[in-house]
Amino acid sequence: MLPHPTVEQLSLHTVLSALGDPTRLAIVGDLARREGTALSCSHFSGLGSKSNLSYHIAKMREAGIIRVEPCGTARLVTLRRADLDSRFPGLLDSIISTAVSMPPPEKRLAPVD
Amino acid sequence: MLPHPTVEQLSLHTVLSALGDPTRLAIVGDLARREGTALSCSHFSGLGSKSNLSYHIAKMREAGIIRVEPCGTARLVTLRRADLDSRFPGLLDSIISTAVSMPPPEKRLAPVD
DNA sequence: GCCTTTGTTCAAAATTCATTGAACTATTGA
DNA sequence: TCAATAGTTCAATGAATTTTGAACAAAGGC
Repeated sequence: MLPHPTVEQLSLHTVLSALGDPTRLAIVGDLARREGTALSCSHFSGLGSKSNLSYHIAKMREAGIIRVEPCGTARLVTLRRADLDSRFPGLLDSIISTAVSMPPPEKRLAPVD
Repeated sequence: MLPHPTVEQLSLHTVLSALGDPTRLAIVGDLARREGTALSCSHFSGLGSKSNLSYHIAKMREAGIIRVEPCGTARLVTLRRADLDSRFPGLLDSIISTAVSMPPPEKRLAPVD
C-alpha cells in the first residue's frame, strides 16, 4: 500500500538522519520496548500534533526504519528490525539499547534529547 | 583548547544527526579507515570549500565524534572511538563497517549517500 | 445514511542547515 | 620581517526541515 524502500535501497545516511531527531528516536525507542508489537500512530500522540506525527512517521517509513500498514482506520507501525539488521548489522541494537533506557514518549513533556 | 563535550555529555540524537550527513559520514569513514591516525583538515579538501569543511568538522567536534587539536598551523583530527564506544557500545562499529566500504572522500566527485 | 475515529494532505510560517566567499587570525619558515 | 599555509569567523543566501491548523478521506459503528 504505502511505499516502503526495499532492503537494497536502504541508505546509511538516510537512516541516520531519520534517527537523528529526538521525536523519531522516541518513537523507535517505544517500538523497541515492545519488540514485535504493532502500535498505531495514535499511541504516540504525546509527541506532537496529529499532522506533525504523520510527518515523522512518513519520514521513518521512507527511510525504511518502520513498516506502516493500514488496519481499519488506524495505521499499524512496526520496526523493520530484521531488514535493518541485515543491511546495517548491529546498528539498531546499539541505538535501541540507548533509546530504550529513555523515558517512554507518553510520559514526557518534550521529545528525548 | 577547542571545546569538546565530555563522555557524559554525549547525546544519541546529536551524534546521530551529526552522522546523518554524507559529507560527515565520509570524513568518519576515512578516519576509521586509518584507525588511530590523526589527519589534518586539509586531508579532506575534496569534500568542499575550506569554510564548509571547517563547519562540518566543528559540528562533529561539538557532537563529540571527533577530537580536534591544534598542531602548528594545522588541526589534527581523530575519532573519539573509545569515548563513543563507552557511551554507545557498538554504534560506531556498525556505522564504520558500512561507511568504510564506501569510496574514500578524495576519490569521489560527490559526498557519499 | 450519519457520525466518530484515525490519519493524510496541503499551504504557510518558522526554524534550522549547508554552502559560499571575503576577511581575518595564528603559526611556520625563509 | 615577510610571505605562505591552515583554518576560523562572519554575513548572506538558498535549501531543507519542522511545525501548525484547516480541510480532506477512509473505515467502522450506530
